[in-house]
Amino acid sequence: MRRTDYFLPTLKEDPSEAQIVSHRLMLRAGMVRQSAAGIYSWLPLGLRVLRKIEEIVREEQNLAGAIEVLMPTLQPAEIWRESGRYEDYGKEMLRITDRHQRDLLYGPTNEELITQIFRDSVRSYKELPRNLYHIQWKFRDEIRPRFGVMRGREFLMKDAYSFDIDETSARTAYQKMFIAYMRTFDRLGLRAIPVAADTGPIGGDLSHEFIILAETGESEVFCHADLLSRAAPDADYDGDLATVIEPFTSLYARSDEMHDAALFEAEVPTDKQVRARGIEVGHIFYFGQKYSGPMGCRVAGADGKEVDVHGGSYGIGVSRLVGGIIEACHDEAGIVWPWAVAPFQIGVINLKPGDEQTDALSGKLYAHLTQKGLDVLYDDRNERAGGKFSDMDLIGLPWQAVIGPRGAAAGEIEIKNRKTGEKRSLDFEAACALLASPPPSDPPSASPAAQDKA
RNA sequence: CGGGGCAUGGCGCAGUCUGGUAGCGCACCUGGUUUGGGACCAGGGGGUCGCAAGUUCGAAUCUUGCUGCCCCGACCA
Repeated sequence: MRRTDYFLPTLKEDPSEAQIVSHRLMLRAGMVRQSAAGIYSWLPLGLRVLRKIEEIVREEQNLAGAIEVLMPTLQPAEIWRESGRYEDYGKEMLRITDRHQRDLLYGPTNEELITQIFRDSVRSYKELPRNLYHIQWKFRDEIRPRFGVMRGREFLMKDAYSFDIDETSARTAYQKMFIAYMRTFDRLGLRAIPVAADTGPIGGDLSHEFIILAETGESEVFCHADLLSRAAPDADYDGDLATVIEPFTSLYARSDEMHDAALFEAEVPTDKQVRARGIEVGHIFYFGQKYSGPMGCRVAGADGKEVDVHGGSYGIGVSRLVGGIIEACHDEAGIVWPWAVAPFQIGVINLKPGDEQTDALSGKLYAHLTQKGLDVLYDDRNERAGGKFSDMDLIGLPWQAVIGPRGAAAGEIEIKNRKTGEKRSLDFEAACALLASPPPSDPPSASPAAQDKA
């Protein structure tokens, strides 16, 4: 993409309404614009990141055997009355009345809808287990939206719903999602900590929140330090999943609401005790027959008797992750994107548009990298060098390729690693080879800055 | 919803107390000089001062009502 053809309205100054770093940077980098409190328009650069995250989430869901559907944003109130949540949900649910005075709502989640679909279509245990997911916009009318897209009212979320014949089978469905989540966050360049979460009236050990460490995180996390260095499991969903998950669930990890100080002291050696702030980016949950019962979602078992199916739901905050990643990956100058989600992997800066040699070399590099399938942003604007450098640092593309008159005359391209700041001058071939893969420093592990606060 | 704050050109702000020609920086447009980390000179465009009533000869400024946004708290992917 040539910068002169693109829509990328960057801001030199911080907008006054943005307090936390990810919100500031998203506004300054021209990723989003606020439409109303907690409601955002996604500009081209932000949309690219959102789509990349979405695609990684989708790939991992598919690998784990989940099947994609798409449910609407608006739902009839009727099914929520069936489950009993229409009255329970409170003011967070945005209620709408259509021209026929029918009660609708902008979906805050989709348990009812998917249960309705499933119960109307599936009669036999032979069609279980099944896991259906979608990636869709949701709305929760938060009392106080804040932190930009991290806590908006409208947000993009992946939510999956599993259907099983019994709890044993549901446990397997849960474990698959657990593994898929660890893999997803790993691919996004994040280190997520699975913390035990409150299972509510159902009880049991089948609820985890996935938290990434960040100084501005909303929740406090207490965990064993080894969880920060565990690599994500392989995508092998046929083996003994409990064994795969065990290394993640056996170590102490809880958020403030579930924290047990005495247990923490007893289970975790002092030098391994991590206390940090974090952002919840995913939540998986087994809820048993909570919706299938009241909503009559039953299938015939092998013995011919009907049973209420066992359900679980599994959410990932896709739009929240955009902010979350920035919280974990930035520096003084701006964003530092992990390769996998960078809106463009490479920024080419032509320092002197109009100069025959720099135009030729910049154009050649841009064409060559683009042809290789890389996402390249080519800054061909006739701006001052400083402005282009600052802009490129701000939007945080992993690699920068700088071409000026002196280098062009010598056939050299200056490559800068955004994360480390390291610069090297290379000839065309060497530059192309280097730019084709992630910088060696990528992907980052959990934010060291956040850990220091422990 | 309780407490606090803000609303003046695209962005950041001054002006409001003490009513009297709407201003500054950045951005934008034109011309020129510049050109490796946010240049300089000259000229220029753009604002019903959030909305509505009121007080007044006269309101960005005073009064009342409303709306929107931000921050702190209780709640959430």
